[in-house]
Amino acid sequence: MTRYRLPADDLEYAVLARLWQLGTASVRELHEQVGVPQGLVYTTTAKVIDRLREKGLVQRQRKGTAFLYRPRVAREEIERARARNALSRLLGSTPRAAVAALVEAADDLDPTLLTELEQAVAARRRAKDGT
Amino acid sequence: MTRYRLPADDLEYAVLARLWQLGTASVRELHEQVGVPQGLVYTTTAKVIDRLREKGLVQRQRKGTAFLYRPRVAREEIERARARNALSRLLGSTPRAAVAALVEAADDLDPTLLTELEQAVAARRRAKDGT
DNA sequence: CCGAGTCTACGACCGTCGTCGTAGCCGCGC
DNA sequence: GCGCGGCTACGACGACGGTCGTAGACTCGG
Repeated sequence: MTRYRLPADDLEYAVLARLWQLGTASVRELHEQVGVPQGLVYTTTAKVIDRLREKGLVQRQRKGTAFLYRPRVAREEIERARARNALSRLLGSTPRAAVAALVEAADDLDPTLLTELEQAVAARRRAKDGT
Repeated sequence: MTRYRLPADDLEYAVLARLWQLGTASVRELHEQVGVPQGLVYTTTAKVIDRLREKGLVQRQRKGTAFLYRPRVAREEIERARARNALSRLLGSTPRAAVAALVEAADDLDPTLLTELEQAVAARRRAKDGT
């Protein structure tokens, strides 16, 4: 029953995602990799990271004058929660239609996703059988 | 190139969804069906509907002292846009993982969704072949 | 013609997030 | 020893969305 709040969908999540990738990083690094490409200022990135900390999603540790940050929650866990959230929103009143729209969107975004989807479903099935 | 902004994910969308269902409705009706169950006050629902109007998602027509509202955009269109949005957010850096999380969430939310998904994918495939 | 009730219009508040600016702190190099 | 540059802390702002309150306008029964 870990206590944290999900990251906001855009910037916060992008930063967190990068941190998962890096494992450990300073504000500077994250800024260079995430903030700069988006034309953001250093303090913006710093603020975002700080909010991530307020939400209990990252922890930090002094390293000289600066801090080194690292994720406090597993990526899979957040990913799951996000997926669940997004999905339950989409589903709403008409699950079938929503699923169709989702598949269509997936195909639209990247046709190979259809296959990914199939495989993921199949994998999930197997996992359940095995259980 | 229709011009409108997507509805916010929660209340606004719920109201819009109801309106799609009803076809035409007054603020009162929508309030009774959507607002009241959530413990909202009449004016809250009214405000939401008004914002929907500002966003170009519904139109209205005088009916005595009140207004009758009706959707201005097809449900499918918004649904598609929403699905696309949600999906591209989820996908982010690691599509495979995201897809897996999505499938897992779906199964978790409602096991029959797995089948729905498969069928939707298959249907999509057929649609593409046909094209 | 008046009062009660119903609608709408409009503005207000608060929390969240993206976005900065500024100020203070601290160590390194000259 | 002092100033420059990097880092953090903190606060501010605007947009958005959920949530109301209030006030004005109009309708209808008596």
